[in-house]
Amino acid sequence: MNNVQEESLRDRKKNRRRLQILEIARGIIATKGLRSLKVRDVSEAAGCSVGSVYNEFGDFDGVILTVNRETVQALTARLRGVPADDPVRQLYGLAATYLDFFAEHANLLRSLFEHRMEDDRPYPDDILQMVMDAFALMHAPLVRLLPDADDVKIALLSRTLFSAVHGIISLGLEERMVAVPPQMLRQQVEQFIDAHLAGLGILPVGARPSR
Amino acid sequence: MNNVQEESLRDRKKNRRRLQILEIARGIIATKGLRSLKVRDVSEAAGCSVGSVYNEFGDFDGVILTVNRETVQALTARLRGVPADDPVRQLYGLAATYLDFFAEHANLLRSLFEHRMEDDRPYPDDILQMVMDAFALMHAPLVRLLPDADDVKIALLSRTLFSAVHGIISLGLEERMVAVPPQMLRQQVEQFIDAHLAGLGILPVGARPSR
DNA sequence: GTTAATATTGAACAATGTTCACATGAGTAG
DNA sequence: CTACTCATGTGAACATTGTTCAATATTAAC
Repeated sequence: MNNVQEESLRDRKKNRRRLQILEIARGIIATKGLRSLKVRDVSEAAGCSVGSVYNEFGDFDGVILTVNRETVQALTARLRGVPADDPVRQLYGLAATYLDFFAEHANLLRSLFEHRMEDDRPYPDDILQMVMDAFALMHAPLVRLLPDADDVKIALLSRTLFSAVHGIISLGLEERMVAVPPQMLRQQVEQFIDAHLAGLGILPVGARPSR
Repeated sequence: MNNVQEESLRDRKKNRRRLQILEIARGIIATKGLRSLKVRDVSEAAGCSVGSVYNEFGDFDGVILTVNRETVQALTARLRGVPADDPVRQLYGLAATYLDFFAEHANLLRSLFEHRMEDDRPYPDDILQMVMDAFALMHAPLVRLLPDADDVKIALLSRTLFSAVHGIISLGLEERMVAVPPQMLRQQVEQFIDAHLAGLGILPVGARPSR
């Protein structure tokens, strides 16, 4: 089984189309929301038939889920780019980066968190796992800040703290509700983390002795 | 204009049907999720035609929004039932009650927070206002705990804190994700509030001097 | 170039939201 | 009680949108 062969013409066309469909679907979700995503709109914009979309993604949920998968991947990449020099600053940075990413891609994030499968089909495990992994990115800095704590507890704390930040941001950016001004939201998130770290017995970054 | 007249037969039938439709829709959402709600299922279960549903609610979103409105009303009633004797206990109670209510009516809460309107029609203001009012229920106890703080800041803090609790609970109960065991979730929420109150300079309930 | 394998098409189908001309039945006047 | 009026209910027809699949076109293999 020699799979090292160069990409065939077919594969190249297939790949290009696949990327094109995803790009178009992502654009529609991002600008007009998940509920405005229609198969025919996508296929027409991609210059192919509806059947091709189904050949490539199985069903329409497949398109949405692939977009969602890429959203959480992009989010994770951004979060991984947060400097890990100082653990407290890293926690602030993770929250601020999540806020920025959410503000830039609100509808994509909503698609990730709000999309439900038809009937009782399960949501793909790999996406769920990636979301959990992203939310676990607070684990490392928390371990450094609470060296004596149980690792399992830190894992739970990481998820809880990130979930809390998610709640503040997702409702704060909910334009349906009386939206909090972005700058004020940023400040609210900061104050929130401030208070919570203080409650955990961690000094704020300004007051901590430098290494 | 004498509107004090007794209810006509017509009105009684209309009201009964309206309630019946809502009850059926709520049941479907609660048990099978918003995405499984279909006009024909509702009208057949209610023993009427699809047209009647439209006469009564304008469009199908009208049914969903009415169910959502009643959900937030029920939630608010439950939250208002939390004893206001001790402000710290009240905060714990609000969070615990929210957790219980969410666990009991997960799909109804998801319908409330995740439903999006078609096109760009706005979400009804009164529902948004009721949600905000519910989230403002932490305001009173926080005022008692932080008597020197600015009232506007407390209002923001109330929303932020409740949003954080909402995030922890809604993701914690997300059966799509690796669900946190309910009992552990309860504990997590408590510890979260503990830490946060401590960070705000408020002593936990056990350590506070009783009046 | 011929053939086999594969991908693409788009018309037809299925599921579901929405409308509306007509039928029904409750109120009302005589 | 009957006849008339009009709000209300009806459900077939329509509109939109997801899905399928037999026919067609394209690529790969020889």
